[in-house]
Amino acid sequence: MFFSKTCEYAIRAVIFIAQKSEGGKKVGIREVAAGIDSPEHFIAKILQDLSKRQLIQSSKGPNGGFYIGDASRRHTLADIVSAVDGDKVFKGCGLGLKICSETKPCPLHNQFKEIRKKMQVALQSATIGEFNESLNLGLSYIKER
Amino acid sequence: MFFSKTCEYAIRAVIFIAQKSEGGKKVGIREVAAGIDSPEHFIAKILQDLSKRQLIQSSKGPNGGFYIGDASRRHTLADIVSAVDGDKVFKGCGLGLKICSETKPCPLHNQFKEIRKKMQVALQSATIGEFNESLNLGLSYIKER
DNA sequence: AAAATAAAAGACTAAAAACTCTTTTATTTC
DNA sequence: GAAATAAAAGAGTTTTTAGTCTTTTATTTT
Repeated sequence: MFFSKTCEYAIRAVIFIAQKSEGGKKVGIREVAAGIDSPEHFIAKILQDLSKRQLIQSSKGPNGGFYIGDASRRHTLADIVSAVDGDKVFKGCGLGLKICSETKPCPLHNQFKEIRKKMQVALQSATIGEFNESLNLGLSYIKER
Repeated sequence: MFFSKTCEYAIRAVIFIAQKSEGGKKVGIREVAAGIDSPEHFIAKILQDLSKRQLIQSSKGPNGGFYIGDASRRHTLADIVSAVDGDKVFKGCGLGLKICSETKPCPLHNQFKEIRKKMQVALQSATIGEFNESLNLGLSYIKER
């Protein structure tokens, strides 16, 4: 709707991993998939990509898994979204016009400008690390049940 | 991004037809496709559907075509979007969670609530008819070139 | 009534997104 | 150094969305 399915899973996974790996622990792919209700092999692909892009970390072998180091913890969700879906949610025209600008705006240009701005603020205002706090306090959830 | 391609074309087409059919005239499918830069056969399908749903009108035969009557002119873009994409853009969770509510919110719930609200206001605040005025005044555009 | 016009309907194909399965590579533990 | 573990890589399949082509039906004009 706002994001691709891939991106939704990515966001949920990153928040999940950040929370689970707070004390330096690592999380296996199976645990991530179960923890965010996503298809296992699909989220594996997504995490591989995020790992390549240094947005999360991983290590192979026994006791290996995914984790998020201190540096990556300072990233925002906007970084994740940009990496997965590109910047269309921050920039693209709401009506899909290639040319849509201040000087040649679509009929919804001004309204969408505000919506995109709000989106950007929402995704940039808090770091990955900060999201954990609300999860830890039981103020928000990333799993259905 | 926010809407499906089908929905983007639908919105553009409805605005276009509303403008072109202001004086009781009708617009052929070819003119619509050219006017909003969309594939001809594809927009034909979309308009068929909108016509069935009474969001636009059509008539066959010579001098036939699509038009928007006075009653339909009072619809808003929200009606078009709901008809084509359903209400996910107004209701669904930003992270794709099936269960996401005030009592069990996702980490972005409150921010997205505002964004969806803004979206709804943007699409509901002006009727199809009202959009024409800004087009007629050259204040907005629905075509690239 | 025949010819012309234009949308409706139906049956497709193409491309993208979502998802799965198998094999390989790196790392650790015994 | 062999066995076990876990991610990386690669090569698929399935489903959905986007887009095309052909035939039919309704209406109008001559």
